Amino acid sequence: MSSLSLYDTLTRTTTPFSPVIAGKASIYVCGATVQAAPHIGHVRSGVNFDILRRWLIKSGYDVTFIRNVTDIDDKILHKAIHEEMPWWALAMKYERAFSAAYTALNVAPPTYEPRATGHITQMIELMQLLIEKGAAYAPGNGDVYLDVRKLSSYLTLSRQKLDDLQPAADADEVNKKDPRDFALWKAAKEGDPSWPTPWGPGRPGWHLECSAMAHAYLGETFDIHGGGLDLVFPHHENEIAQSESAGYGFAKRWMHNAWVTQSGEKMSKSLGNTLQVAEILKRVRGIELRWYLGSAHYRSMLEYSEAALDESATAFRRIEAFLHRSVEIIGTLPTPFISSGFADAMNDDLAVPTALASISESLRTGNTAITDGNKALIVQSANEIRGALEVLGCDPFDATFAQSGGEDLTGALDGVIQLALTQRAAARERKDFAASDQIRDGLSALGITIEDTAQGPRWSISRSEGE
RNA sequence: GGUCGGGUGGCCGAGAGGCGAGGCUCAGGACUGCAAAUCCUGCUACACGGGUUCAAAUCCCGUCCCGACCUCCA
Repeated sequence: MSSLSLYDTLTRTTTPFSPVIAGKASIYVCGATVQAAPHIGHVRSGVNFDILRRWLIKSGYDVTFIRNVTDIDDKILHKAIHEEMPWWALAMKYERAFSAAYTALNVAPPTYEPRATGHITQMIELMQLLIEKGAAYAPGNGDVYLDVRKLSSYLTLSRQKLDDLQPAADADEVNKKDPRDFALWKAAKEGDPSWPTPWGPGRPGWHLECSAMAHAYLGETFDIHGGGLDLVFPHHENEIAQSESAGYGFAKRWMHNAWVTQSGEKMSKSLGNTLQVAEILKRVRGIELRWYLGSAHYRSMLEYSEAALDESATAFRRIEAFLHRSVEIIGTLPTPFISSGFADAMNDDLAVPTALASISESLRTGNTAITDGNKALIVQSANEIRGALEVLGCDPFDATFAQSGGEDLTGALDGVIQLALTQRAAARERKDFAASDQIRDGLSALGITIEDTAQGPRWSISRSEGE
């Protein structure tokens, strides 16, 4: 079997994955700033890195996966005033909305999910270290800044030159040594929450938390740091600046997922073109949305449209239908198996679209095997497909997606439908097709689809638009 | 101004010097009493202009267009 290679934003190349500690993989992914309900761009990131995590686990790695929650920042404070609730209540409200979205999409909970406000101590320790090393300074106004000119590796991730950067419009020329120095810590303002520090009360700057928490949970050096493409600058550059100035090895590899776009433009709150997960889930099921978001390569823009989403859901339902049919024929759930075609694709920087082609092959083989009554081949195809879907987080037999509480009802319903089907079979037997079609149409009107297969008629509950 | 991605068939979406990715839609066929499902066949594309090469969607030069980042962003 091939071995895993992954793209690295820092070197812009795809290289073999070799972890810091053999057999283990440590990952830190920047999670959400919980200041609004999640849109599908947010969860795309969640899905992409969940697929990475699942593939690493399937490949035998012991994975530690950290995804943080930024629960204190300017936007949260502003939003809290607007929504007339305490900032911490607002943060919790949206943190729960994100958790619900992740759950609906079968994004596994991180090994640890640290909140920024829970790690103020680690942030203060990191700032002290940075000041001791001469990398940061506290000008006395309560702020703490990082001295970016001291660090030669600054901006290597985004490949920019310090002097080419446009200085921030609101740069503090009085206290900062250089307008491009960024705040590790912000002095308390009237009415804002604050925590005591040796430099006065204040609250963390955005970047500090990730350096502090990555260090707290993963140590000085870890394997992969991930996040959305828009975090490359400034967030990840600043994380590198903080962590390397502290003497940490920090992330060995950087991975960034691309956008979900609409009309070619990035989905973002400021553009007002966001599609909330909760809204999309009224149109398709969570497993279908996940299939859609996961089906494009993680480094490619995904141009959202309802048509594309529907198309994707249609394709997924075909695969799902085959698995259900195979279970009806074989009598047991498929045993997940990873085909070499699927593995080769995934090992090539998670080439999911190519991996999907291998699923299509198995699907065709499997459907043909059903027609031919070749049980061994049905089993093999179903096993391969389930193995692939499991890695993609779209296994219809996964407990997350299983229909709950329907067992008894389905059994009863099956009895009733079988009665009707017996009548229909009798009508067909005597060539009374008007009567048999009446039964089929009647069931169809109730949302029950009848298909006459080689193994006899089968029924399923049909899904209609907007269900 | 600086940095970085893109432009592929009706649509979505891979690939990155030679071997028609795949899916969806549509059309035709097989199967079926008819459907549905399934399978088969068809629709053969790489923004434009040059160049390199035996061979270019892929490499080089130029042009056009779209998008992202440059201190809120997944």
